Amino acid sequence: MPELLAAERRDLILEALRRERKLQAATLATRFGCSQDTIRRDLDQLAAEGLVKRVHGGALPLGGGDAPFAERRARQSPAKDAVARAAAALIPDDAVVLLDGGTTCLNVTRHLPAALRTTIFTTSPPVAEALASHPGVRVEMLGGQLNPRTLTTVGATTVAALGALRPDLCLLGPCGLHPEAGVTVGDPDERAVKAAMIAAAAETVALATSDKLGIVLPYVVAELTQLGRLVVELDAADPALGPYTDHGVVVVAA
Amino acid sequence: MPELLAAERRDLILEALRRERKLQAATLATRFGCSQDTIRRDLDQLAAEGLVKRVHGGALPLGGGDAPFAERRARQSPAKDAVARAAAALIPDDAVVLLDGGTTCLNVTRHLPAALRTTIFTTSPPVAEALASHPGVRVEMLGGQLNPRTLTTVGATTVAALGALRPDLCLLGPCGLHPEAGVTVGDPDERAVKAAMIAAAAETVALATSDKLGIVLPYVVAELTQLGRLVVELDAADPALGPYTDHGVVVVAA
DNA sequence: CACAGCTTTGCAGATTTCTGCTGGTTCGTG
DNA sequence: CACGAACCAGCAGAAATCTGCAAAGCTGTG
Repeated sequence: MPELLAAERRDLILEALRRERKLQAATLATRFGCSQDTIRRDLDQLAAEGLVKRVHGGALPLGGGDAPFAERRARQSPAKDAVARAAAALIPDDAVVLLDGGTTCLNVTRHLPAALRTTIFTTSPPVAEALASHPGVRVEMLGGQLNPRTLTTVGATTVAALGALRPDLCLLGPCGLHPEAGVTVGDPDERAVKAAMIAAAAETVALATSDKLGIVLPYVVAELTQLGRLVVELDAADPALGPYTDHGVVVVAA
Repeated sequence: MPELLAAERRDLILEALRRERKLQAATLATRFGCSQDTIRRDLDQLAAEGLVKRVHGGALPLGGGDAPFAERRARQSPAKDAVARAAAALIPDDAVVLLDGGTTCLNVTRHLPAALRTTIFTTSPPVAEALASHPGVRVEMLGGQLNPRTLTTVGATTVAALGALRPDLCLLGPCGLHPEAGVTVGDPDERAVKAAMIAAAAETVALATSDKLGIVLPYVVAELTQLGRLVVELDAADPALGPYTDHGVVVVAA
């Protein structure tokens, strides 16, 4: 076991926190083979830097348990709402559509025209639930293991089910978009599912607020050229969109 | 076993409050596997921080906002709640469990002990969503067409997925129970799925309030003899249960 | 090389926090 | 009014934390 530098250990602590969403001082001490005092001092320092939330017994991620908070905030964000509304208008009648998870896609369900008749496949239980009240939409839930963080199904089952589909359209939700790196996400399971969605669909439309542009996350889903359209709340002539139109992506201004 | 950090528990309480619009101290105690005093102190502290409104017996959200969905779910009868609580206690550690849809099964998710480690398959998006916040439960969503009335997946996809499973236990939700007619439901698609669930599971436990007893619906799911246990809110000696125990069903009084 | 200055780490003892329990009191309901 | 449930106060044990201190390692200087 190589000696751990202090800074290195703190990096590992942050990484573990991202992965496990909860850290106990005692657990970390045995894991790193040092005393609890050392861990405690690390956590204090990380808390002072504003990177973790220090609590009695260990540390928690900053956001704590406010996933619903984020959801509510999303509902109030005019940008996300505009993107969702514009994306909902892209769904044609009598189509078969893949709808991703995430707050933006959930908002899409609220903006669907009442007269719309279509079939929507989704990996997201909240999206499926929201669609159930729409009389003209046939909802198909894609099974698989539930990722508790994103509330979407992932894994081999989900990917296999997507392999048997050829939907007309895929509305892709939360992911980073970058001119060079392309479409990226922060979770390997999510990556596999989103890649399968894009591969299956005749056309893929990415839904993104402008803060997703220029973002690179660890797992690459697809090249930009695989995106047909991009819905953002910016004006279509916005210079920030140039690199994307250069790759052939059609920008839909929300 | 990831022991629950105090601050983490308070985060979860806040999250649960946002989702359920009402919290009972006793319920939370069983859910988190701690004493009611601990919960009470948590609620007191959260109230002192101005995050919840403390009331006799539990806590309420501050503004008293109303979500029709949550309201309907919160309007649960004591009988259904008792049945759900008793059913939750039947789930052993390290089991693979099928959990049906419906309000009673949804309530089961709220009564799962915090320390439970298990895998739960479900056809119900609301159930899957509710289980996502449980740290020890691996959630598997069974895909298929969504029945908008029951909010469960049905159809060939669902039945096929069930054919590849051999779960230890199946908790069966809403259906009519009759000594002669057996287990019945009102929808042919539901019938096929529930029959597949019973056929797959090593044991099936029916969850029912007493108003479901003696009810016959058009589609027959199974004979009474295929039920291992029946959870009802009646006393086990209640004469209304005689016809069921005669068929070998073990009655669990809630 | 010696040595002071600094950081990091571990340890010991005092202190605080958390938690469950007990016994008595209050609240809500029939 | 009676009863059970919920609440409160206080206590004790366990765990986590805080405080001070000393040992060990690294760094730069004379």
